[in-house]
Amino acid sequence: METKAKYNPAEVEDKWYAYWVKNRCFHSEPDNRQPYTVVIPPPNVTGILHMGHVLNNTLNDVLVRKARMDGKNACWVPGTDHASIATESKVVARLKERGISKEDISREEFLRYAWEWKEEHGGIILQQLRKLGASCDWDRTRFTMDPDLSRAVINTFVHFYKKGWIYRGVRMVNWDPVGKTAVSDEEVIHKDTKSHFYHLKYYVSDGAGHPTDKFLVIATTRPETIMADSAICVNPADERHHWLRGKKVLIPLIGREIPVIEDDYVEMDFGTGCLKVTPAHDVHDYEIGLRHNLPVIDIIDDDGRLNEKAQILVGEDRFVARKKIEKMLEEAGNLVKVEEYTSPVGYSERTDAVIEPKLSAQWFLKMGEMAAQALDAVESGRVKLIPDKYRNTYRHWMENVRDWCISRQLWWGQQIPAWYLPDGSIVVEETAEDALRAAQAKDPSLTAADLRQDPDVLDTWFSSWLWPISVFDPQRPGHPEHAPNRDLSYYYPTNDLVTGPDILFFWVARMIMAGETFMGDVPFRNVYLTGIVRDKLGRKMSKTLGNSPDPLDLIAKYVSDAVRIGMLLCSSAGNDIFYDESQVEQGRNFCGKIWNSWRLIDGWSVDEGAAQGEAARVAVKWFDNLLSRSIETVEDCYAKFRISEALMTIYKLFWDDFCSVYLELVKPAFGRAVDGHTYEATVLFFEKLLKLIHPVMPFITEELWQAMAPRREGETIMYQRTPKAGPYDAAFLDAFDLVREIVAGVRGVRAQKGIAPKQSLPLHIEGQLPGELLPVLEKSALVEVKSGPVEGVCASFLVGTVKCSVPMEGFVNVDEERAKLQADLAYQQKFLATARAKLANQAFVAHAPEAVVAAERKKEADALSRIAALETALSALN
RNA sequence: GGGAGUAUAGCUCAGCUGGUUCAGAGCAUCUGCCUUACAAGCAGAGGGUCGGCGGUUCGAGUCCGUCUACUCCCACCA
Repeated sequence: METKAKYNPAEVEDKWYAYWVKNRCFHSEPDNRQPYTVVIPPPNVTGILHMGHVLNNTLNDVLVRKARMDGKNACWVPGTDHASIATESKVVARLKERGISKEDISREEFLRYAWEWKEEHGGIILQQLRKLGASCDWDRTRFTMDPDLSRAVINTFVHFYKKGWIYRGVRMVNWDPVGKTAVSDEEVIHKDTKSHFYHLKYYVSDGAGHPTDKFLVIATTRPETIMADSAICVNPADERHHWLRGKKVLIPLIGREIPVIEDDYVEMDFGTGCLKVTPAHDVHDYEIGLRHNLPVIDIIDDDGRLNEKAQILVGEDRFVARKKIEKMLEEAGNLVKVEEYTSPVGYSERTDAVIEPKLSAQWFLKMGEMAAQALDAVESGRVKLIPDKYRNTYRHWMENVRDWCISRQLWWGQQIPAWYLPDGSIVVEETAEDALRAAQAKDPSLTAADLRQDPDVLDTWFSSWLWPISVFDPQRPGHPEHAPNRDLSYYYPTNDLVTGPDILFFWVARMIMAGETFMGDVPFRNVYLTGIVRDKLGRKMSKTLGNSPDPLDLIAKYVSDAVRIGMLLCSSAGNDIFYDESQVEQGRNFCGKIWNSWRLIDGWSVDEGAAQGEAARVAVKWFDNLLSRSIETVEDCYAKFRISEALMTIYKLFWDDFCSVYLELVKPAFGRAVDGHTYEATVLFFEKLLKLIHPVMPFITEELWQAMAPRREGETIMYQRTPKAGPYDAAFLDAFDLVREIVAGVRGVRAQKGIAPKQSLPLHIEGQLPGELLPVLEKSALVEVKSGPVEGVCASFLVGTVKCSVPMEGFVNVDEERAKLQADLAYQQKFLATARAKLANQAFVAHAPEAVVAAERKKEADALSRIAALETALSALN
């Protein structure tokens, strides 16, 4: 069969992916082999593939394919995440386009729309992963809101509730006015934001609600919240404000009277030393309010607008209100000055809205015990973080973690299984029926209509933290008494997790908690944390910046294999990745090289009976040795998760050693046939190389492996074994490298002296070189090797301890040659002087290891002999 | 404000226990080649005070201190 001149990736990729799927090559069932398990970090169900996914899933796929070829039972579970807040806001936006507001429809109707949306867009990203070659076990595809996975989440909630770890509490939470839900502390991103620092006069009251001419000045960044003030607070040690003790002041514009109180929290030298206390809209103020029993006046609604309690600017958005009230305060004479001010402001991770601290009733999960366990898992090394610099960050977080706010005021997600009874008490059960039964145990007269389920849903991470367990056995979470099913006991714990460091706490830490709690074991052994993909300017790739290429465009333009290579080439673990299209180009070029090298081999005519030439025989021996050594290196790289280094090793082996050196050596002369021995060896090498690179380049390797020989239906390179490293002769490999250097040296001489590359030359060699390598040298350098020195004019160069000389009679003029030899001599003398100076240093000789001193002595001796040789050559010229 | 990380060739990065393949790789650049697998290629070449300063040592990309720059994490001085 003749390989086509051009590689046609589009055809090849679709063909082989369909073939793999059809033959269920990705599917895994428990058996008596050792499992290798990974679960995908589930992408948002409505998301689309971006470069971060490409990086992640390429690494994952390489590990999985490698394990599969190592003979392990490899299982990569794919799936998607319901991403409650992100998906819900997309659905809300879509409804809005149709003129429907979420408020106008029932929960059931809304969820119907949401599921519709999910059916339409869900899975797009999984289709895209196929383009990338991801070898996921699609039969196991899971969604965090699959009925049984949702059930697992509910059961988990009930489990923790009954254990006393889940409680309902009124807390200051991070309110997202766009998503209209509370978000956890981890979902708040603080960004330095330019704002203004308003200095406002508060007049002291005369006791009857009228202003006196005395006043104090407070500084605030949020003048729109003054209507919610409950007090003015000063530091008790601050003598400047002692005159205010026991006084009341009036809130500007609305004239409400509030007391002046004292609390150590207030910094005397910040602002004016007077703090307006607004318990409803600031975490610290809330705490001060608790200490001093201050009323909480909430003037901001869920959507970030001022409500009637504000009395003025009712219905205005908080930022509009800020602008308007500035003017009002100025007109009223309360505005002293406005300063430019930069302060950290919290933004919602999902919607980018400015977080509003808001007091509300939420559900919390106690973290203490689980955090301690999860910390220990990493500290003890049961879970290894790669790179381990993340251990510090991880420890710090685990030691300072606060209880987890797990309720979200959304509809898309698992609804909290808590039912309120008419008397205000709560029952928490796995189902409505159980809840009713529990309620009736308290009061037999109750009916289902008397129970009202908590409208909130659970944080998405409260379902994804179960992922490594629930994808295998959804019965298990929340029910530690259930024996794990066959899948779970076989596949758990998984081996490696590849994910970004940005979700180390959101997800990784919590999976460890869930694993320890429900399985008594960590969910994975190694966590490989990738970098964040950035563009050439160092900016994070993001949709909003528009600096992220569409991976599918890249795949279409180059090749899937090339995109994978481009990603891997620059991905050292833990460092950010500066993506550049030229790396993908490099990958594409490599595909072309591999393709063409097979075209060469495929095009040879073979003469089975012909004797193997000496050069070919040695070349085969050499590449066989080299292959073994390289495989050893590659295995070592994989073991250390140095994937890009493993790739580079194979890349150079394939391109430089196999193509540039080996094939050139064994290539038959034009019109001649290759002998059978060499041909077989070459084909075997090529196949081994394909297997080695297959985890990185699945498509082209399958195409060529199938083209190499007739294969049975269903056979695939995916299930071939990784080539094993045999013993190798390191000295022989070194000697061969020496020959390569000599070849380069001869080329240098040809170039320098203007001798045609095809003109055969005599080459005199002095020094040790294994005799079997001489034919290789003769063939590659096109020389005729002779031993011993040259009489007369010659061009010489030194490779290691081997001196090579090419007679130059008729090629060069003597003056030039003399000048060159003299320059060489000067250099060698300098070299000698350096070595001697070092040896003259008493301290060096006394302290340095024996071997080092010996090396220095050898340098000295070598230099001396070279100098002698150069002097001989010089005198021969004269 | 607290903590962590990074800094090596134009770019992306290796460099493990200080000395021996310690100054490396790939890409890019330059020069010469359309040589019958491959110009997406082949054969060569140039390029770095290992961020600055100081210290330890006989000897420092490598260890210590310090400064600078960038990145990340944590923290809402209103």
